[in-house]
Amino acid sequence: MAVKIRQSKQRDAILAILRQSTAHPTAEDVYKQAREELPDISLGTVYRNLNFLADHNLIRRVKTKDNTVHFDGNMTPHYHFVCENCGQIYDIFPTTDATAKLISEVEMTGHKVHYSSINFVGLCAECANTLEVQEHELKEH
Amino acid sequence: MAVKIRQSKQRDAILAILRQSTAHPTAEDVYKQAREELPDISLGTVYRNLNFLADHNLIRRVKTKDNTVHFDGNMTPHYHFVCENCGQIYDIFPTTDATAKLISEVEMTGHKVHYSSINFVGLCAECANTLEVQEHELKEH
DNA sequence: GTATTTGCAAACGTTTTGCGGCTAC
DNA sequence: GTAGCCGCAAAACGTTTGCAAATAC
Repeated sequence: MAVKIRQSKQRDAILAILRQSTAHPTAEDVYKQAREELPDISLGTVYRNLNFLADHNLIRRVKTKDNTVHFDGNMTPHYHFVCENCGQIYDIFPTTDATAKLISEVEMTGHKVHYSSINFVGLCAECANTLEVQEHELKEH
Repeated sequence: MAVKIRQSKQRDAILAILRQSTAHPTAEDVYKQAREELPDISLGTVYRNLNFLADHNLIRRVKTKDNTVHFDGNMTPHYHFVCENCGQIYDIFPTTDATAKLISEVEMTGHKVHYSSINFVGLCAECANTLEVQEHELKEH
């Protein structure tokens, strides 16, 4: 028998937080924000709902170098760029069909791709600028 | 002053295990295998060396849906395909320049890409076959 | 000789879980 | 009324760390 899915203000609030944010919060971040609206919500509930939503493809899990999971409420296809210096996660939206080509490459092997997780790590535009300036200042001495 | 890197039989053994394997073991897996050769090796040492090797770009970290880190001793560029059914991690070796295109797409935004981590999730060829057979058997009743 | 690495065990932070009560439907 | 969800607290999990002894060079 199929499991019935029921609505709850906690789950609605968590989904709304993720839909409104582009910051890729962790479970703890979501918990803090949810408590502003629902002061009695528990961390366990936040975890349960984040897992529930991710398993039902309503949000995405994003893993970074540090060993914690971040969440993303934006379900349009995109990649993530993680800055090695500041740790920020940027959304990158495809402008070509490069991903489709990649997937057809993978499916040549007989595997069936359900979804892809494409991450880039490096130095973000902002940090690259800052570090350049610092290097320049060092050379002056 | 640069930190001197010293050899140890533990580190050599761990690197050898990863070089010889295509199974993308976890730290625990490496620990079990290393103990066959070095019964007194400790889990802490395994973690320390896996992190050391990954930070020195001698092995790769691979993140999957489950909350543990897997390691990969194959440093030639490739993607990973994770089967949702059996959990196995497959290596996929590029046959086109799709990745380069993807990276140039990302770098259009001003970010500098140091490396990429491209993962696909779905049903592997073997599991797809097995499940098809099972569905067929169900229909017969 | 000394700086790095080790084994051990305790500690850490994140995530999951068992429970009894609450709530949506 | 009942299955699903909640808050709470304890437990489990993977991983890191402090220490004194061992080791590489």
